[in-house]
Amino acid sequence: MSKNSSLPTDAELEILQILWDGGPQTVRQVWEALGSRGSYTTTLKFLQIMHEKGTVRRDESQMTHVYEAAVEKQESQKQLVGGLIDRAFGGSVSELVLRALSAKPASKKELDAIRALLDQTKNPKKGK
Amino acid sequence: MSKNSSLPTDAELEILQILWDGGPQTVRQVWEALGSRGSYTTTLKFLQIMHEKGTVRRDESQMTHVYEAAVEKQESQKQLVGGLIDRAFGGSVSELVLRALSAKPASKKELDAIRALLDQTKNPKKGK
DNA sequence: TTTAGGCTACGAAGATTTTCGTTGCTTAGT
DNA sequence: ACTAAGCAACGAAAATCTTCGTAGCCTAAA
Repeated sequence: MSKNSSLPTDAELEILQILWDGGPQTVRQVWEALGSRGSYTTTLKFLQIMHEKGTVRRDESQMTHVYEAAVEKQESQKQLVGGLIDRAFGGSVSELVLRALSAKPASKKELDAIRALLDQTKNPKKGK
Repeated sequence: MSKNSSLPTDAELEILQILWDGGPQTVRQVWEALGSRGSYTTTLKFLQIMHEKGTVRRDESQMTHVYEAAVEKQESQKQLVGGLIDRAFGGSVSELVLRALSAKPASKKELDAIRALLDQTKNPKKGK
């Protein structure tokens, strides 16, 4: 039982987003949030798989089960971006930021937010 | 016709990194750069698949083919990070940066590099 | 009580990704 | 010329991921 749970697949991530944003929901609600794409049972299946994997929790006290995310949004995001940094950026955070900005040009507001973030970052490690 | 070439899979990306970093290489060299993980033919197969997809080019003038990346590192990185921003961060660049920093604490040097980057981004239209 | 509708569970097909064994060709060394 | 080593091609198995049909259960309405 390591804490190393494999990363969510694309379809799982899409559902996780819905649960993170909208809180606990029934299968039908999730399916509708998905724009009723695909079959209802497909969504159900994913939720069941995610439940097996421990990615979501569910309340089974009612016949209509209610699902909620069991993994933290922050933690998942961290793992996802961390993986990408390793897998595609040779470990360089600044490279990632560079590409991120070219992929999604940020507004002035966003840029300021990022700056604030940098200033707030505690001196984690001495630059050598 | 969209230019939408599907993103590289994990295994493909790992190989791309090697080619981006080390330039044109033979199958054997790539395989060794991989730490000789898996079978030699597995690496060969990936290179062949990537060749079919147009992800890599190859020089077949010699019996031992030499492969090189056919997609730009920058462009691929951009697509990958752009996808992640949409898929996991609701489109927010600053959220991504926030998580990136928590996943891989940056050195002072890196932080400065990012700041410089931001300043540069601020007035993008101006040539210098 | 019968029936229609909503729900879970199950199984399996399809699609994609990853892995490797085998075959046959080419070349260097004997 | 013969053999051993290295190489590309191929096919297919194995592992995942995605999708959906069907069966069976429960409940409310008629």
